[in-house]
Formats: sequence, structure tokens, C-alpha cells
Amino acid sequence: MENGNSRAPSCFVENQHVSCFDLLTEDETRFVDANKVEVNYKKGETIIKQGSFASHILFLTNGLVKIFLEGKPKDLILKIVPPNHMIGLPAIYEGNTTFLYSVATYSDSTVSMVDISIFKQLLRTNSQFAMKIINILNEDTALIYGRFFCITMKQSHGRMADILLCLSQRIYKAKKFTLNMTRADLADLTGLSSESVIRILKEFKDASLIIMDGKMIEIVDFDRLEKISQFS
Amino acid sequence: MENGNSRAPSCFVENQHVSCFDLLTEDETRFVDANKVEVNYKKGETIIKQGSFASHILFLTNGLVKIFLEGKPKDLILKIVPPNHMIGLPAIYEGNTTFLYSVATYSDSTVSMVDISIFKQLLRTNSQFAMKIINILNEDTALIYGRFFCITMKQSHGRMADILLCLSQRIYKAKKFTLNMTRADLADLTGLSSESVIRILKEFKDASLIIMDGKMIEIVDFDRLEKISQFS
DNA sequence: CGCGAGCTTGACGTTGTTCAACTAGAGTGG
DNA sequence: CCACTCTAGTTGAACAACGTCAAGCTCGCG
Repeated sequence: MENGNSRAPSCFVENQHVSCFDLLTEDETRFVDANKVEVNYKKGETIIKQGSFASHILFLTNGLVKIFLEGKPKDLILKIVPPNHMIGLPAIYEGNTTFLYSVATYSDSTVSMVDISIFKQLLRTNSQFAMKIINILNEDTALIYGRFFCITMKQSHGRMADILLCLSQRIYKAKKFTLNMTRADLADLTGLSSESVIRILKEFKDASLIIMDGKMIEIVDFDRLEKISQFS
Repeated sequence: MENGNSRAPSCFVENQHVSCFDLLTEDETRFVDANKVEVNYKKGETIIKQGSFASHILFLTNGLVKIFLEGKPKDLILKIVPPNHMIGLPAIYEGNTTFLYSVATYSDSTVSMVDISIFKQLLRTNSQFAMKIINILNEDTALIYGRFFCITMKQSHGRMADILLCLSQRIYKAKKFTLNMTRADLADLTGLSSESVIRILKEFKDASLIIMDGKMIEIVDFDRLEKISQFS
């Protein structure tokens, strides 16, 4: 029986989130614009700290960030977020207004911050907007389910193949790309040790699935990588 | 450093979802009531099959069900749902209207089914209702993050302790309870093999953390179980 | 030039799975 | 009422997959 979740390497957000702001009226747009702040972060900086008070919803306009749960020996990366996506939506939750996760940059990044109370007001008054946000949340849920399945049910080679495909198809959108993260980051992403990551990458290289030189990676054999992602 | 996610055994839905229907107007309530169907399922039956067309949103009025991703060797249980909770909310997603997951019963259960287009209409016209649904979705997200963390970052004893605490505190709401699931189900829940589940339960029993006789389990030492849940 | 972070490799250990065998209870048909 | 069968539970032994540890390497940067 084919499994929907093991098919596509569903590890990253795909849909553009900009469009939700198109649903606002002119007044609402002005209202948001008047109340947003733009902030620049350098590579490696922490944007949001897990457990801190959630005062804003973020929109990543530029850069690349990771969203992760902090753990004692290792972190668990929930997802990687490319530009034009919202960050921190779960913080709209009425009860507990602290962030569930931490957010840090892989590269220099720019975020737009909108006050959470303003965001909530938009949700209450503009139901088209609320509908769109529900869509984004559901997309996110699907994504996390996919990653959950990937990391708990596949073994090391499958996970590694999965991440490589994701990086290529969704993040860098190119066959050949230069990582702006370390092997240890790949380890967090795959839930493996960095040594295992290195060993598996070497195996992939030796098997001519990829070409690799330092942080440069080129996917050579998509088909076999996809098979590996599905069946191990 | 203390980690929020490893603290509470956050493996099950807590909040009651009934209240979202309180936000409907009289007309809307009549509209929903006129368009809902109640269906009874027997223990072990499949309510929703992953990948099937999503035509309804469900509300569990009675029984106990699991929500899971189907995998080739084993399934991954995303969560257990006790009565008075909504099922299938991610299916409101505009694009892909198929269910992300399967749903099956642990015991005889009754669900109320509301057509998805009716549900969407409520979301569009009643923004208080939409707001509440967003809350429920976010709660769910937090839950899944907790489980994700639990299953990927803790090892077998920690996961087992976690599940036992969840079953006691959130599902059966009693120190002593009778499982209506098999060891294999516990294996799916913890992401372990059923043999490992059996061995660990035996160890817990031998260490006087629990009393166990067949499907009857009584938690004896909550504190130690919680410590095990946090640190392994 | 030298320091340190990231990377790489091999040897070794641990965790948890797999496999096979055995047991107990529940339902079925002669 | 007694085999017969089927499923769930249990146990032990062998095994595989990964992690851990320790050592050496490389390269960029002060």
C-alpha cells in the first residue's frame, strides 16, 4: 500500500504566505503598515527564544531561518523557513501567549514584526483573512506530520535523502546549491549525529547520488534518492 | 536549562472543543443541526482512511479513537482523541481536500458529522467561530510538537513513562485504569516494538512504579515516572 | 603563523529491533 | 466436551543501526 506521507519529501513550507495580506482592505493595510517594524538579524542570531512572551507575529522578508524545539543534548528542528513566510502563528493562541519554539537564522535575515493584538483584531474583523490564516496553519500541520513521519519511521539513509531533496527542491530551488549550514545543523534536521550525517553523505557521494565539495552539494540522481527516501 | 516540551507529558488533546459551537448564532446552530448526521462505530473500525476524500468534519461524542499516519511496517499514532473533540480540522484546507491521516476506534464510538462546506461557510461568516477554530488548531499544533519532541528525543523508558502518564492523566483520568488497547497499540503510540513495550512495562512493574495485571494498569509512583519521562 | 571551529575517520558500545519459540485464553466446529 | 485455531502476550538470543569517543585533519581568520 502506498503511503502519502512517505512519497513527497514534505519537510519544508512551500506555499507563499504573502498573499494573505492581499485580503486586507486598504484601511487594514494602512493599519498594519503603521504598526509594523522591520528588524535585521545576522547569521546565527536568535530571533525568538522558546518560552518567551509572544508579542509579535513575524514575517520573514529575507534570509533563511530554522524553527526548533530546544532539547538538552540536541535540538529538534521543526522546519526551515524561506523568505515570504509567516513565523509564530501558533502564538495567536488565546490562552498561553508564549512561543512554543525558538527561531534562529541560518543567514542574514530581515523580519517584519506585527503586534499580536493587531493581528488578532484583523482575524476578528476580516473573516477572509482568518480563513487564509487557517489555511496556512493547516498547511503547516501537514508539513509537521510529514516531518514527524519521516524522522520517526524512516532510518538514517531515508532521512538524509529526504532532507537533501527538500533542500534542493524547496529551499534552494536548484539541483546544485551551497549550504549555509553546518553538518551539525544537518544532524539536527535529520535527528542523527553529525558523524552519521557525514558518513551517509560520503556513501551517497561514493554511490554517485550526489556531488559534494565542502558545503557545495549537487543532486545527481534524483530518482534513486527518492527511492531511498521512500524505502529506508 | 529547563525545557518546556519535556516537562508535561503533552501527548493528548486536553481542551474541550464543544465550546466552539456556543459561539454560533441560533440560526447557525439550527443550520448545523439540520445538516449533521450521527454515526456509530464499533471497536476497531476505521472511521477515516488516510488519503480519502474529506467531505465532513467530525465531532467525537462518545468513545475513544486514534489518529494515525499509516506506514509500511508500522503506523505512527499522532494522537488519541477522547470524547468532545473535533476530528479532521486540517481538512478545511482549501487546496487538497483529502484526509492527511486515518482515524480508527479503540472502543465503540459515536461521531457527529458536519458537511465540510457548511463548516467553511460558518468560518467565513462568523469570525468569532473562526477565531475559536484557530485556537483549537494551535492547541493541536502544540500537542503534536510535544509528541514529536517526545518520540524523537527521548529514549524508550522516557517514552513509555510519558505515555503511561498521559493515559492516566488525560485519557482515563484515573490512577488505575483498564487499557482498551493492545501492547501493539502501545508500541505504535511510543514508536517502539511491542516486545520493547512489554519488556519496559515489566521493568516498571519490577521497580514498583506500576502495578499491572493484563490490561489493568495502576500508576504507583507518579514522581519517579515523571522523572523518567523527563530525563530519558 | 597559530588558533579554533568545523569536518572526517575508525574503533567500540548501546539501544532497541528482529526472529523464533512458547504460553494462555477466546472463539469455533465436530 | 474436546480438539483446533487464532490472536495477544511473553521471553531469550542474535543482530543491526546509530551514537559516542578519541584522534587527526583542514581551512579561514586574527
